[in-house]
Amino acid sequence: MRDETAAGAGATGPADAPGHVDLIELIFFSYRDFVGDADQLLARFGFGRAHHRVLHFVERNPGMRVTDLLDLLRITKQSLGRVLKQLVDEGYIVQTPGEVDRRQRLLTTTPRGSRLARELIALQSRRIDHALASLSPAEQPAVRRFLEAMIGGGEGAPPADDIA
Amino acid sequence: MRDETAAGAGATGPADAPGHVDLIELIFFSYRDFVGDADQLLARFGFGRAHHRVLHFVERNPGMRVTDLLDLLRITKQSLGRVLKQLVDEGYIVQTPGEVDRRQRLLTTTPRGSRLARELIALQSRRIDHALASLSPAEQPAVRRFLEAMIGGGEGAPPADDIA
DNA sequence: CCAAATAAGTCAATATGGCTGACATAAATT
DNA sequence: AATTTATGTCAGCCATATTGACTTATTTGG
Repeated sequence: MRDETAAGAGATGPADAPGHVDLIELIFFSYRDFVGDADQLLARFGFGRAHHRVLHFVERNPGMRVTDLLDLLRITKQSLGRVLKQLVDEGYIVQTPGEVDRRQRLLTTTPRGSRLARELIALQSRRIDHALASLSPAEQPAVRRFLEAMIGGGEGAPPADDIA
Repeated sequence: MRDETAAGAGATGPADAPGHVDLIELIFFSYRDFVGDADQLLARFGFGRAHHRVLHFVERNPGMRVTDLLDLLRITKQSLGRVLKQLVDEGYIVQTPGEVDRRQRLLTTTPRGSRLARELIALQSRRIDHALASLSPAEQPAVRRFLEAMIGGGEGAPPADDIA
């Protein structure tokens, strides 16, 4: 891989690293490349990361309510509105009134939307596959457990009303 | 932890997940919470993520050139200029002319800048510590190897001129 | 020595994706 | 009937990224 952490000419060299500086940087670079894959594909459709998130979670939770999507993404309805409208206008997502509660506009991907969502999943899965391949089968479950444990209330984050 | 992936009422339930959909979502949520820690601290100083990155890498590579920072962050100098100027104006970073090449403005953190940078590292390290604690000592190195393997040329990404 | 390349900075305009505040409408609930 | 909920929308602001053009120093190469 690239030596992303290298300094330029005059560098004294990285100061002695306390804590997990190395992992912090690896997380930064790996996330950048991870989302970069999707960014490139999305750009061909005139979409950005915001569209990606909406499309992804609607694909994963067919029939979900707008409110649920807002809670999941933790953005405002104004922010969601812009990208959701585009996805609906361009035929990637449909909104159908709730049968029981007709105020709701339940969200579902169209075949076109589902196809793009699945392409994005496949693209990012390839990178994950590649990375998992550098681990022994016994080590692979550790990645999932690490990521799960990275989620949730740090001291700063409020306990966060459960979503489900 | 929170059940972030849950859909709302009407959901049929997640469609059968091909690839690593679950890991894709875990990466999304874990990164969000990971950077969220820093965001909260930075907000108290009137800084954002862009400032964080600059401060961090200058702290890690004292005396680095502006060009090196641009290559590392992969942003334009216009984007860098704005946040760098703020960090310099507010006494977090100093620029000193290169002794050999006086066109250069070598970047170094001030004591104040270094302190903030180290606080951010400590904050994020705590979350990482917590997450690593859910793994056996034998499993922990797997995380680093996974992250390293996640970096670099996916099919889309150009080979990227080495930096060091 | 002079021309060209390099390091850095700046101005102006544009795009994306967040945000707040204020309202509007329809439908459900009390 | 009054209130609450689900959704949408208008208007404006902020942070961060972009491109393109241009300036100023300074170094380097012919």
